[in-house]
Amino acid sequence: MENYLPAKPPFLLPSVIQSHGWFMLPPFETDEKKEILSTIDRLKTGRVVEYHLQPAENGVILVTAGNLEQEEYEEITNKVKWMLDLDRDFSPFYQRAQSEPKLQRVTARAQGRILRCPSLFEDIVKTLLTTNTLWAATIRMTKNLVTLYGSPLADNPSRHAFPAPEQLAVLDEATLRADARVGYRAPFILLLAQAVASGALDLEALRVTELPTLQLRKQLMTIKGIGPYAAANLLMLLGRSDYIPVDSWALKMVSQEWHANAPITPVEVEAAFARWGEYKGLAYWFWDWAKPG
DNA sequence: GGTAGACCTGGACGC
DNA sequence: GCGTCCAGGTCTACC
Repeated sequence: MENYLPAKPPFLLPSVIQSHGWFMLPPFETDEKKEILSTIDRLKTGRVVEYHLQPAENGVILVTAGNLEQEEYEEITNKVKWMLDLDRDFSPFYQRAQSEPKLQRVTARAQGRILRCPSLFEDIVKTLLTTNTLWAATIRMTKNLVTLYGSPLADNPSRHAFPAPEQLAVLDEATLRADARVGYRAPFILLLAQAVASGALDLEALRVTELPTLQLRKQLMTIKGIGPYAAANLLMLLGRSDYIPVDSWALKMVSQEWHANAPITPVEVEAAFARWGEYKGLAYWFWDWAKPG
């Protein structure tokens, strides 16, 4: 089944896919040109499905297989709208970017949307797996979680969805460490999974909350393992770009751009983009950085 | 509020 | 092949 989902223009699916490294983390998959995105997802009914997103004029074509119930199809559609932020209007950002040479390309490339996972739980766990490690290890840890604990796809059991909170909540720390090789992150993942599975933590509420960004940041940082970098990363995914996810790469690039490669702190990174206000994170994210020296 | 050290893995490097 | 060093954010304890 194929269905066209419109987006608030301008919209280019490849720009969303390549907005950050999420497309490299399973169960996400892309074609060679990174123009088509696929994922495997466990729906509320328990059914595990694969769906594909193909580029279309100012929108995307959602491709599904099998006989889906109406509620299942609606769930997928709503998730795709969320993952690609189809309804969001980025024109205020583009207007401001016009006057900045380092952001000249954002409008033509329709940059601004940042690829999200089908669930905030998946986004948070993956963000946890990016902390204090190299990207190759993030990919490996994610693959381990998906392969070991995710529900298999019915017509191809070698492929899996991302594990649901309740699937991780029943594990123990030693198993997670030994099998998934997530190291000291194991208790953080378990605590999160247990909190979500038990209903103590309502992540869906965080998606739609009207809390001021500062309050939302504080709330995210109450999750064990989520510090300033991870909270800023999650805020970006939640559509709040008032903070910059300052990691070692950010420190390096900002230092190179404005501080002659001298050692700097996160304060200098935030200061470098302070004039962008609520678009600080977007300006940083899509900045046309000079190649690292 | 700021700082130091521990946490854990795997890649790079030297022997 | 083995041992050592290092990178990567967040935590807790301490000042």
